[in-house]
Amino acid sequence: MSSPASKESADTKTRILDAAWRLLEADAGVGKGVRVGDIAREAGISRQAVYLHFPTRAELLVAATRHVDAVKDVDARLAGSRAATGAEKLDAFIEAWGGYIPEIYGVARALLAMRESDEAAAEAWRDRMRAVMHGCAAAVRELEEADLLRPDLPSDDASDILWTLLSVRNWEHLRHDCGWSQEHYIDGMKRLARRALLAD
Amino acid sequence: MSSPASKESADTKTRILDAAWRLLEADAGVGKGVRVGDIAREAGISRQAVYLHFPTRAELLVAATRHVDAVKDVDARLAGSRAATGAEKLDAFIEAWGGYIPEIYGVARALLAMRESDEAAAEAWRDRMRAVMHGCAAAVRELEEADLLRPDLPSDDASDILWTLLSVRNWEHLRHDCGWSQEHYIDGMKRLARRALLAD
DNA sequence: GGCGTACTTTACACAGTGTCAATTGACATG
DNA sequence: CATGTCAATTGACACTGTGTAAAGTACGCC
Repeated sequence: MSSPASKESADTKTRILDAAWRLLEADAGVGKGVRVGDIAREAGISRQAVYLHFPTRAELLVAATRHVDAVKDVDARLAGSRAATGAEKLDAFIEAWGGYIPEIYGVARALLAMRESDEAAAEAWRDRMRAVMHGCAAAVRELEEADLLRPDLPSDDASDILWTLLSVRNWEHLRHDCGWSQEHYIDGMKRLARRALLAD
Repeated sequence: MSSPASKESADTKTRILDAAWRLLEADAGVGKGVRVGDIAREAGISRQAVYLHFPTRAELLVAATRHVDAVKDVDARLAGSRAATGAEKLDAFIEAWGGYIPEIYGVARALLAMRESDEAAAEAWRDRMRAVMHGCAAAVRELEEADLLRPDLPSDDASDILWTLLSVRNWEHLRHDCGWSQEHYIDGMKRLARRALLAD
């Protein structure tokens, strides 16, 4: 905002985040690991300069995640499913979130890996997932109010199940290990969720 | 086999694997990471001695996984579900595998993490998962032959879905992030799988 | 001119993995 | 008893990657 020209070189901080994003995205398949030095080189600055902007690698990755979320605007996209009602809301939510996963997969993967060892990364991930959880809970509440939810399924369990089904890990597994296409994933997940949650 | 007394100290190799197992199990919640030196100390030998038996940390962990599998005898337990037929087979399989996950979780978690960077670990995991995949496919085939499978669900998709539902990551998510008990997990998973796969 | 800010270069501490070489102790076999 | 061998030990070291620290450079601005 306060920066003067921003003709070609954006804020250095932003350049670093974009560089990290690019590398993480490219690395998504190859688990070779993105180093701080790699990010610096990609951003066209020295490794040390990175540390002028981010205290640790973990915090850089967390910031990169937030950056991607901001640019891609998850919230707006998830909010898009708000309008729908009843079973359509479930479909809309799955479409919104399921369509979003591939766009953040690179960064998400890095955060997921980092989470094992770094508490800040773990918290950032939990925070990010909380948003999805709320979306799931909202969709389930909608079903419940429309009396569409299976009567023998407590709504807490229903939210948990939906949340689980829609995990990034499940997307990864179906897309990569089972060889499903993105369309197949969305379609299969919609059917699966309906079967899992809706009364007959 | 050829060792003489084996009075109190087993084969050093085995002692190392047991030590790794113990530490991995203990670490399962705390993602602090188990180092080669830790394993050596736990086994009561020097760090270098570990390298006399295993070329790298990754191969040690892979061997530890196989060791646990051998001791706990997964195959026998999964085979236990072979006897059942129809929908009971599905339940039996979920009970067998779902009950097995907590016993191997520590080691599995380490392998899962290692997989990101080490190809040997990745392959070991794929190999391990292939067994589960076959179990899923067998259960689905059983359902298909008993005409219990949903008619609109291709059996390949059915196997993939069951395989996905029963992933270690989903167990982890439901147990840890959603706070489900092991019983709740088994029970919920059985219902979920039936809803997902069986015709009405 | 003088000042501050952003960045650079170089150097280094630290942790963890993996390698190497010299040494010890036990034990078997001539 | 001497010898060889095997398992393990000790200590040193190379390498990689993270993070810290310090001194120097370039640029805009008052």
